[in-house]
Amino acid sequence: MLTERQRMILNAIVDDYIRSAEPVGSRSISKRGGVGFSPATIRNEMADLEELGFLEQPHTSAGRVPSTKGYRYYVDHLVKLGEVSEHELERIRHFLADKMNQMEQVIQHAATILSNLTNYTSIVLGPETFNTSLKHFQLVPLNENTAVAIIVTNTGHVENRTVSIPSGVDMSEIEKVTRILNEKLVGVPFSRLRSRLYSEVGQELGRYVGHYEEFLDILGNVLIAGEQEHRVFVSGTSNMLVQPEFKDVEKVKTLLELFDEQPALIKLVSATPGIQVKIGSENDHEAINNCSLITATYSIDGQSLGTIGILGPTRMEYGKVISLLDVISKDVALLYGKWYK
Amino acid sequence: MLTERQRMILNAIVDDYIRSAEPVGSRSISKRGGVGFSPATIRNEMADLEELGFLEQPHTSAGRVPSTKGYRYYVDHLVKLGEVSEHELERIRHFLADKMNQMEQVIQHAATILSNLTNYTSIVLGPETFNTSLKHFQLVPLNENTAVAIIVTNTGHVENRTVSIPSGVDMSEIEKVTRILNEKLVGVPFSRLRSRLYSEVGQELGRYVGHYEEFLDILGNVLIAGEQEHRVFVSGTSNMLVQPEFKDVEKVKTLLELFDEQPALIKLVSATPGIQVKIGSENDHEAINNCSLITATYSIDGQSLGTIGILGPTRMEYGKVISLLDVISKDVALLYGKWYK
DNA sequence: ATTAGCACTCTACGCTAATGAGTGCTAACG
DNA sequence: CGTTAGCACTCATTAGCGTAGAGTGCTAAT
Repeated sequence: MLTERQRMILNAIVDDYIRSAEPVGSRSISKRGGVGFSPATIRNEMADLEELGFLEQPHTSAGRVPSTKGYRYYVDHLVKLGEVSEHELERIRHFLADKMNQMEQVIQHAATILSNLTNYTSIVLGPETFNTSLKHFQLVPLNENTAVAIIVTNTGHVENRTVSIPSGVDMSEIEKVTRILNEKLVGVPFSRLRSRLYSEVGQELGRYVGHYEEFLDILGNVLIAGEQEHRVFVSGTSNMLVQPEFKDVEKVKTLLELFDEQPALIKLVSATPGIQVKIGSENDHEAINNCSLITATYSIDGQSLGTIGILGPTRMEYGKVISLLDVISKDVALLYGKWYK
Repeated sequence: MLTERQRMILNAIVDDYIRSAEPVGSRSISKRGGVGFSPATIRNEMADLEELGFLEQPHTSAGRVPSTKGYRYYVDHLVKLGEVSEHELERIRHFLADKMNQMEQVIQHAATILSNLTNYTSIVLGPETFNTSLKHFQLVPLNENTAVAIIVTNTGHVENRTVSIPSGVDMSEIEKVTRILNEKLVGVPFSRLRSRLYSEVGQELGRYVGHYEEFLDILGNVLIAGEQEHRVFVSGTSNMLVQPEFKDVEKVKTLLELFDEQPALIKLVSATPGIQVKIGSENDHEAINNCSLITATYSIDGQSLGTIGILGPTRMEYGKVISLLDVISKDVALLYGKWYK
């Protein structure tokens, strides 16, 4: 579809624009090493590329800027993946290895290091409990009418809820409930937990415990909640602001509003397996229509756990970010794997 | 120190400036209802107030702006606490009551509602485990060499850590450890937990379990970690940006950098009992030298649990915010109290 | 003690002209 | 026929300049 020279020119324009954030003119392309053509020739090609939709002109007498389609072609066919330097690798490993004793910490640290290394904003989605199974259940009474319900998944994730105890239930009954639930439900995937609870556990519970219907409802809610819990972390928000495309406070504002809305964020970065690049208007959310979002899922045993994403201006260092994400998502998966196995 | 008229004028200027964000001139004060003086008289008083350090002039021919000292006087002597309207009260109660089954959720919701009601940014510090005691300890093995250690405090707060199990320790030993720790340590305040662990628990553990020294170290770390965990939530970041003082992206950036740094944030809002107002340069952190921070602690039984803070421009609606904070901190405390008791 | 009047100061805003980067087109070139 | 030099043209950006307006400080009158 594109001639070799057109590809070369498109590549040069995107590279240049990524560096400079300024519309690139024919002259600067021509002066590059390895380009044996005069500005006039480049201009002709640029006019063609614009007609094909790969480039855009902010106004008549400005240079060209890549369009979404242009970036897309660049990402799909032209981009050279960056090498992750020894130094960077070491920083990643060091940072991820340091006193990691809580699931959430890993993913938070990953977010931090990513935003530091790239100078973009990182959005990470904590481990999903979807597709995981129950490892342990515990009810800890705090006083006569309140208890903490704790759920541990087979991936080591812990969820907890405060629940009220139906009046008239005593300590020994709570212990019985705990025991029965562990006997009947450990190892059951969360997706099937609820039906199991009402079918098998229900009767059993009724045999030993009064008020068991109320109890059942409470437990049902707890388990469901455990299933759907998501944790999003955003890191390096301020990095966005050094980009010239955000010199306008209005743009910053819409972006921050997005960051404040967890559900929207979650939807944005929700898992599509592997590494995904969404460029500019390809993004669903209007606030990031001049941003690009690169996401990578991390998984163990082919079971996708969560997502790591980098948000930057469309004019983003795709090669570098993609290779970095690749490394980190694998490292995170490895780390989880170590615990889990 | 100030004459009645000076107080009245200072009050008027601060009120006006809070509304308009623009230097206020003598004329506009004079035209107010209830002020029976001409602009010239006001001007004379304003000159005096400036000399005394309560007002400042951005440039020679502009109106006056309150200085930090001016705001301080306003807050200490002049401000009228706002009434919290029925409608607002209802929103608060509604929002806080809605499906609150996790400690962190309450405080997060409180942050959200606060930033919504005030249009400023809220910073809240989750319940401290300081001063609380151990309610329950649990070790859940995930596989041969990993387990999740779970700590529940008497306030219903749950902490968890992944720990590695020394090799050669089997299931029954883990159960023993769990049992012993619960027997010996439940009810002990976190501050004394560590010494207790090494003194009493150590020997007991040695009697039943091999590798008990390794175990002891691991448990020690877990308990300490539980003691110091802090959770900060920032909500309504974007609200800051509507304020004209943040039309400059640079200022926004320093602010966001602060928000990204949890330790600095924690230090900033850390508990001083009651309601505190820190105005402009009174704040330690440079990034918020033209901001005011109002904090309130929430506590049960006189035991301070955490902090709720509102950050806004120095030109902040002090009266409204203070009364709102008062209401919410009490509501949150009430909510915690309900569970706890 | 208060106020009207007035000269003075400084910012904000709009206008114009100059600058310069970059284009598109045409005609010449190999 | 592809490539390139030359040139007129476009348009954003910037600096310079003058005016309008808001507000002050001072003085003299009430």
